[in-house]
Amino acid sequence: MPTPPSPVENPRRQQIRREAARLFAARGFLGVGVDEIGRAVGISGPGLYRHFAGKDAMLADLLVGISERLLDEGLRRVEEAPDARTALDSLLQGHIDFALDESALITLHDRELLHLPDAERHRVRSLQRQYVELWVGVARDTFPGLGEEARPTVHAVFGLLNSTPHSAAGQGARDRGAMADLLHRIALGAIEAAAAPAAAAAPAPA
Amino acid sequence: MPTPPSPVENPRRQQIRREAARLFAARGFLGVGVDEIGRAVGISGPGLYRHFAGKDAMLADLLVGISERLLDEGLRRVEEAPDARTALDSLLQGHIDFALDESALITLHDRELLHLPDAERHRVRSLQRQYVELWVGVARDTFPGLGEEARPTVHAVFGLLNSTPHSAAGQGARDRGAMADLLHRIALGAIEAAAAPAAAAAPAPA
DNA sequence: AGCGTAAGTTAATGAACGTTAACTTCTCCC
DNA sequence: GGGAGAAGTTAACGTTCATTAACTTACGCT
Repeated sequence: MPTPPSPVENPRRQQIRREAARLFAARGFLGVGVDEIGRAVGISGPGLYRHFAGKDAMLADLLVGISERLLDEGLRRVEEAPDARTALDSLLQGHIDFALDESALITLHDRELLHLPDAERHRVRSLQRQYVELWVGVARDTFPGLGEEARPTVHAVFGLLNSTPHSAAGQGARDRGAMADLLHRIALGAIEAAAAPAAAAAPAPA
Repeated sequence: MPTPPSPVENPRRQQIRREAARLFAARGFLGVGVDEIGRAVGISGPGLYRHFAGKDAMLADLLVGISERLLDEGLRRVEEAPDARTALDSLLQGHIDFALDESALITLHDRELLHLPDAERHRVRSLQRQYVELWVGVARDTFPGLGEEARPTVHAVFGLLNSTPHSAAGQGARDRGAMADLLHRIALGAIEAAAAPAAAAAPAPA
């Protein structure tokens, strides 16, 4: 048994996770060798096998972890919100924080899914589906005008928010707050526009 | 000289492009072998080298082609539009058509850039930058309220539109028109929301 | 003191893969 | 009809890479 699930949660495992996420995001899962991951954490190639069953297992650990974190926190936020509109704002804030603070993981989340072994890929897909359905429900409760279009709209909002790693790659963390506000505003505008009847973009709706 | 640039434009080259794009989008550039691409077009592995200088050259051809098509058509659309608002609508429609009709290429466009050789990668990046700047200019002319936030907003809109391959993977081409309308509406709402002062999402702005 | 285990090391293995070489076939052209 | 070149073929080459084997080191525990 070369891969103990770690009794308390090994700090070396955490370190490997972090560096592997960074490298996978930068050059892709297949573009990174185990020797390189080992070098990034100060040990050499095959030493990683004391902590993970294989390269696949590292990716699986990362992707399952992201999906679980997103869903768990999403469920918690919706549960704690007094009404649908507040829940939507909270979901937005949580996802935006995640996209800004863990951009490597967000990048992997929809980019490397196809390199997972079947079992883990299905698990991640299931978690992602549940997360989408959570958003769809809250979005429909907030904007009853959304019908069948709620699901594609939610997908589009994810695409919008998850594109942050590409666009925010340049600037430092100075205007993080401004970026978060902007994303929140844009995403909400997108959902509202989806819910509104197909009117022109004129200013005065009433 | 194993790679003639093709006098009139070889149909076999087109076929290779199409199948390579499909396979790269499905399993990633590094996840597809040349034998597999060959099999998809009915010849075997090394036979591809009569049409492309190598696997890198296939990817480069695809990505440069997409970037040039997007920029060229964007420039044409802006030139032909009578005003900024019309130009923005036309840009949106063009990009949405592209995302819906060539989803494999859109997927590759921002997913496999890092696997290009340096020269081609810089060329593609330059074309992408010009395309972004084209949008930024039109968006600013349409909504003067957009200041420094125009560029991140445009990036976010691209993320939104380019996520279509993920969300529209399931349904058939029946409701293509509805999807195009929805995306147009959502994207416009996103840009308007970015341009509006940071007010709440209440219905009556005036 | 001494054993067991966790955590490394380097060397070897075996498969996959991009590319090249050498050779064949077909077609067009004069 | 015969040569040239385009478009294939299979076989071979060299590299890269994930994984395993065999071995070492350090530490905790009784």
